[in-house]
Amino acid sequence: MTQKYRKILVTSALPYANGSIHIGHLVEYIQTDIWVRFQRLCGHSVTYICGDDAHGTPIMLRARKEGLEPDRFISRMNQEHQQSFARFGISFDQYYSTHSPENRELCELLYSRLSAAGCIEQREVEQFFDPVENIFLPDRFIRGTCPNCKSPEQYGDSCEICGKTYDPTDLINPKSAVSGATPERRKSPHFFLQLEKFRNALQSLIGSGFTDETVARKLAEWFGDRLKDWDISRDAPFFGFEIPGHPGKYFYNWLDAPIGYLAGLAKFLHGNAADALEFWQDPDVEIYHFIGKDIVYFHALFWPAILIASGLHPPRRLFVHGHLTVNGEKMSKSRGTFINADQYARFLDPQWLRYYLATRLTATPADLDLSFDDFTARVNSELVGKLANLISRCAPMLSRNLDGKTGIPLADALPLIKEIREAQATVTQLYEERNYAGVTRLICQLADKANKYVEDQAPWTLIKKDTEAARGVLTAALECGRILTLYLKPILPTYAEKVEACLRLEPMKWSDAVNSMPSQTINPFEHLITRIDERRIQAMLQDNSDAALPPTGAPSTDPAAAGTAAAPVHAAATAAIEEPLAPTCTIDQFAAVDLRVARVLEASAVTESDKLMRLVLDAGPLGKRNILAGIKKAYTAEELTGRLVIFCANLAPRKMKFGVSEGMILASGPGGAEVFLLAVDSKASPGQRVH
RNA sequence: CCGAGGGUAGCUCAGCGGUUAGAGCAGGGGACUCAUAAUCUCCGGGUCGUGGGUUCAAAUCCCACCCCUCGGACCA
Repeated sequence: MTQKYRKILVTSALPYANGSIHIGHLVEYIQTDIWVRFQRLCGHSVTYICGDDAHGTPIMLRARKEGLEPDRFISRMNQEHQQSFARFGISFDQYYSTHSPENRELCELLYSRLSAAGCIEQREVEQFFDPVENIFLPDRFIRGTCPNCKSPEQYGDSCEICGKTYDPTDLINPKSAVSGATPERRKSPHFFLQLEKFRNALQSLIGSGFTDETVARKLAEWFGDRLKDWDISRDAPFFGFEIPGHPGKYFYNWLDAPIGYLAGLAKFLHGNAADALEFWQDPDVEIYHFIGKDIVYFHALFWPAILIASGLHPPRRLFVHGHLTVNGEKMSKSRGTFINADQYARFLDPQWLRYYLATRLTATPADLDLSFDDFTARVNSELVGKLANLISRCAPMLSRNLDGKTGIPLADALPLIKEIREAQATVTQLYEERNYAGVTRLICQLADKANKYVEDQAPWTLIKKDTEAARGVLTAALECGRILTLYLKPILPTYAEKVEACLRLEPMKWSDAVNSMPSQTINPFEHLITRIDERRIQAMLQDNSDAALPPTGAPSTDPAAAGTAAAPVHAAATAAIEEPLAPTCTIDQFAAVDLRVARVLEASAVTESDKLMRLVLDAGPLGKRNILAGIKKAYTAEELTGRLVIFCANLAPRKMKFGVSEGMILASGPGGAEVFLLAVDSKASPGQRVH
């Protein structure tokens, strides 16, 4: 288990400060965070840097629309982003911004090195210019008629109708999407990075495991032709950094964005450009960028070229992930599957998403699907049913009957415990390779075995004959649960904390897998994690409000706080959940349900159950009916006896643990103590049908 | 049009040259009652996209075709 101490620098891509964080973004941050937490748990030094990509025309325009100065706008957005990330437990060491003095210094420094290296070329470019707004227009801000199929209102780069691509200057009757004015053509000098000069360096970089093979194959396509020069400048007015010595010229934000990784590092080091570069150049530091497959081009070509030209080394590896789809399709606002991070957190536990995404994440850049049915099934059956259940079935038994004292695992459990411990090598490798799907699969298999062990030993029976043997079984089971929780800790830090609290453990480290749990008195058991109620998902999907979240603590750049700041904001939403309207039914379908009035003749609580009441109903001509109803927490036997109720009389009888139930009483409410029986006016008589 | 990835049980996927193709979930039967109705057990369920080929042996390798996803082809 002795492994070399590693120094690792990790980044996630900088989200654009133009909008909120959505669950598509979260794939990357959760993927990165799991890896980062895993490495930290192993005792390695990890620096996790991120921040907002805060420059560019879209941001300038968006700020203008909101009547704010760009600085104000992006600082507000930065706060919002940090809060969203904190809710999902993303443990950045530094969350910063490309609009920062450190980044300006670094951009100017690297640009001067690029210039000195002779790989910047200046030449004239003709572009559309909006004479009303006084800005040069990016292609996507120009609309016009397609020169090919004549469809109106097409973007400046390609036609959505016929698929033809063209230059914005080819558009018939072009208009500015910003002001509606007819744009003029204007020429202005631009600066280009001559990428072709780095062909050999880039090819050898990519040929040496910079990305995984599928990405490398894709990249190989780019080398087929001459690598095109990259326009790194933009004309004023532009929200960004002015290029020194060239008034009215700004760095394109895709130049300063990756440099923003270095700026975040500088900020983290409480230093300047030189400190960041020194850290970056430390040959012992492993540098990894987690990115989406959409920005491979920038990170595999431009960014390494910038670094190499500046006399810096490229990062060690790029970890590329796919995009998120929801229920098999691209996220879409019209389909209601475009889900913001805060919207999710208002209704659902962030841990569920962390777990579910983990079960679907591998090292490949394949897209992954969030299917809500699968999401519910896996969280409920795996996370709650297997993993949490292993502890929740043992800890309370130990507390109730054996003074909560753990002992020594029973000898027959040792092979199982050994097997779980030995799995750590595989778990480690799977995490390292970012195969979290493999991690969760393996953990579930082990949890199955541990549950089977408990089942086979039946400590609830054993405890009557041999308390110490029962203690040994429960200790063994808890030990299994404890190690499995450790294995899950990078994915579920909050859950792991709860287990640690329950078992009275110090925060576990990766090396604690092999150390036995101390013999001691555990704390009273507390609920570890809630199962998913599908109604919450429905409620979330129907929530279109952009309502602000109640404050859950100040956004924090303190990594220790980041993990705990994710308060369970969804809890308050429970009471307000609305059930979605069921699909329209026909009159015949409605008539198929035979509802009858009945009088409760007898009522008695089922002692072995915490929910069920046994009722005998007088349904008039239909005779007596035995019904088991889940209303024990809401009504007493006395309240029920003699009252009239409505029940479904033609429901198929259902065999339940405590007998057959011959119908269902009608009531409203979410359940538990909040069940409200339908009342009937007193003149109604048992057996009457409800129409 | 080019490229990449995928098509294996109802669903999500593992297996990627070698015993009768697996898991979880869902469905059905049984057991148990410690647990957040959870757990354990048994059962049903697959011409491994289609057609060829290589091989003693193919879900696994090769070729062709079909279908899905993503990317590129213009800008970056």
